[in-house]
Amino acid sequence: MAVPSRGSSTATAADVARLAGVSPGVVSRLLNGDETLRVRDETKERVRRAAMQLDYTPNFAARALRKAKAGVIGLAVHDASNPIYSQIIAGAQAEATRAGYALMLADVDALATDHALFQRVVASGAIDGLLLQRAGTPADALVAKIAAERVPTVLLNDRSRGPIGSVAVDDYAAARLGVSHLIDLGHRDIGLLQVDGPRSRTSQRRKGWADALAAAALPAPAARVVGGGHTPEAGYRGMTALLTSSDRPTAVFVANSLSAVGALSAANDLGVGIPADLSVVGLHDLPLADFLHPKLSVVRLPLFEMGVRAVALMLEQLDDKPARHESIDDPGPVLVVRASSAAPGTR
Amino acid sequence: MAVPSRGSSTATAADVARLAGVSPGVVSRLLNGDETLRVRDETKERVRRAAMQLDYTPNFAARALRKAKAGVIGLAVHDASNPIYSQIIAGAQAEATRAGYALMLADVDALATDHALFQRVVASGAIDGLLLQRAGTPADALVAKIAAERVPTVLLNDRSRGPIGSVAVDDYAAARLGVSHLIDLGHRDIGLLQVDGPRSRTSQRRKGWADALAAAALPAPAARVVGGGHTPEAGYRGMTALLTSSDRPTAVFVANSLSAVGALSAANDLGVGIPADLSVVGLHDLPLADFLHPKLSVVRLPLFEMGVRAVALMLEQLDDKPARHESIDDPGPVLVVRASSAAPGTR
DNA sequence: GTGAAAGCGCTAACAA
DNA sequence: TTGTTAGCGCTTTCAC
Repeated sequence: MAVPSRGSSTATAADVARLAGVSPGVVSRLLNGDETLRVRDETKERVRRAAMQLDYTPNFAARALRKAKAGVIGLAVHDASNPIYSQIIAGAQAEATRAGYALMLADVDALATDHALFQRVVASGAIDGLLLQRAGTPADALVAKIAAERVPTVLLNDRSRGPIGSVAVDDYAAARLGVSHLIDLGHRDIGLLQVDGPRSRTSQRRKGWADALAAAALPAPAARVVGGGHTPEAGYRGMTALLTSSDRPTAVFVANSLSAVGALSAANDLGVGIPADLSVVGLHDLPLADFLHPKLSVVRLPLFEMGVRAVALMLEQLDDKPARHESIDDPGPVLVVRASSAAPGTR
Repeated sequence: MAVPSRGSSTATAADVARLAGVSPGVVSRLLNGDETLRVRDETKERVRRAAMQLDYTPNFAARALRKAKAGVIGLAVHDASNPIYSQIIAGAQAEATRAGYALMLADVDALATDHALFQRVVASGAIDGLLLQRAGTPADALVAKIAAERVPTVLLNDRSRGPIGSVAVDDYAAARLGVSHLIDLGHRDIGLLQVDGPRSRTSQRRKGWADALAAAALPAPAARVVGGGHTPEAGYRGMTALLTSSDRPTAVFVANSLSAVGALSAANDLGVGIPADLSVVGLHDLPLADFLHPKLSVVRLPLFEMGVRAVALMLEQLDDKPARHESIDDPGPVLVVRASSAAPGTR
């Protein structure tokens, strides 16, 4: 059982040149589509055929060295298994591929902890730019800062307006849409289960909640806001706290997809009927939302598109354009009504 | 608002050499820990300090060119957002980082479709080896074949025994464990919701199911096996089919995590009480399993570890050792009993 | 103990 | 219209 004969001595540009009877320079310029190159069609054809015949592929390292560009974009996340991140990653992947770039995966925490790793990945020229999904830890604030000193950097899902580029979705509009839906259903007492900590995303979402309420001349008491984190566990705890208090709201907007799953679970465990006793709307759609019990109503935000736009922003910066901040609102937030939201008291 | 001064003219080995008053060769050998190098401690120290002072990091491309090795392992998956794959990816990521390699992400379908992309990623020397998570499509059989001709390749979660290296978990033992658990609970009529198609994983799981039944002198009728795919949708359909047939089993082993979620959902929608009317055990643990309704009992397999071992196998091959097939059974399958499995008829 | 030089494969500038 | 050359930054062999 022979191992496939690898090392079939990859052909170089010089080989192609030799076979075609031209010089390496011509091969390079031709295959890279140099417009200023004037060659006979006949020669052109000869070179193309030679390249084809030898199955020529330019050597990655040589080209990267020469052009001082790797053609690789780094993508650093905390938790690649978070389904929300996954959608962003998929978008980034698609756009990077389209633009001829490859995507290199890195773990933010490892990057922050391991200096040698950081150097190898960020400072060695292995990547031309870095896409960074921060989670709000001190570690990634540091990584962002240091990385931006070395390579173009774009912050994912982040509305900070510093010198580092960023791309965000419209959290405010999303929260407002979700809460308005609940109001339209007839709810008057609507809680907010929010991610804790002083993040701009959090405050946007809270503002959306409050403004939707205000627009309907409803109060938005601070007591109706509880911490729900960004994990199912935290959502479970937050919802439990909310539901075991003496008076409970008739509906809750959960400002995070994973914690919405936990929230649902808590309500189930406490015997609180959804949507009969409590309506729940989550932020961000989940692949599994349609298979939860009950099926979770959500506000969907263009996460894939955000990955795409992040890479687009990166390409701009790689083209020496200045860093920008982009808020994606073309595909705006869309309400996906499933079974977890209904008029108060519906069977 | 000044843009961080990038292009701080990264230092080269020559710069370090100049500052330390030695030649570039010494810098290289010293920093790479060449044992055969004999230098005065004093010189050694001088070079180290110079490197530190200039914040020297070896240029990635130059090194890759010279050594004909990129220090990068490619990872091709169909769907990075599948939580099962995510765990494997996390393991691969961790081990690759540990070994000083970076991970490059690719989409199998894009690789199969776009020849130029394939060349750029696999044939250009951008990656030293490829980890491939196949899904059983014709596309990825092709990718595996062509890729293996160019770079060391390891198949993830695959028990094929051809010339290409592979790593697998013990699907047989897992299925057997899950079904035995159900038997221990008192079930006598246990269905199998399996991934369709002629995959070795599928047949292993089916065999585990059948053998567990046989060991308890129970029949394993083919009519009790239904297709459940590997998506929540497919699981939903499969479970619906199973439950709407005239006589239904009292328990089901679902041989895929995502389809188990759909299966649960179908049972809920049909008003079939779990575990009262039906016990369900899934294969592979999910981050969300503990928050489903009811909480899903599963057999957990060492997925993270599989990612780790896949990279380890790759490292062997990169070290010119022959390709191997590894079945991970050190952390064996473990039963995680939650709320979806109980004795038949329990409240 | 350390320096010098060659060369990995490519591209860009300059010759011819 | 095409060839030649220089050099990207590194490692490695050989010379001193």
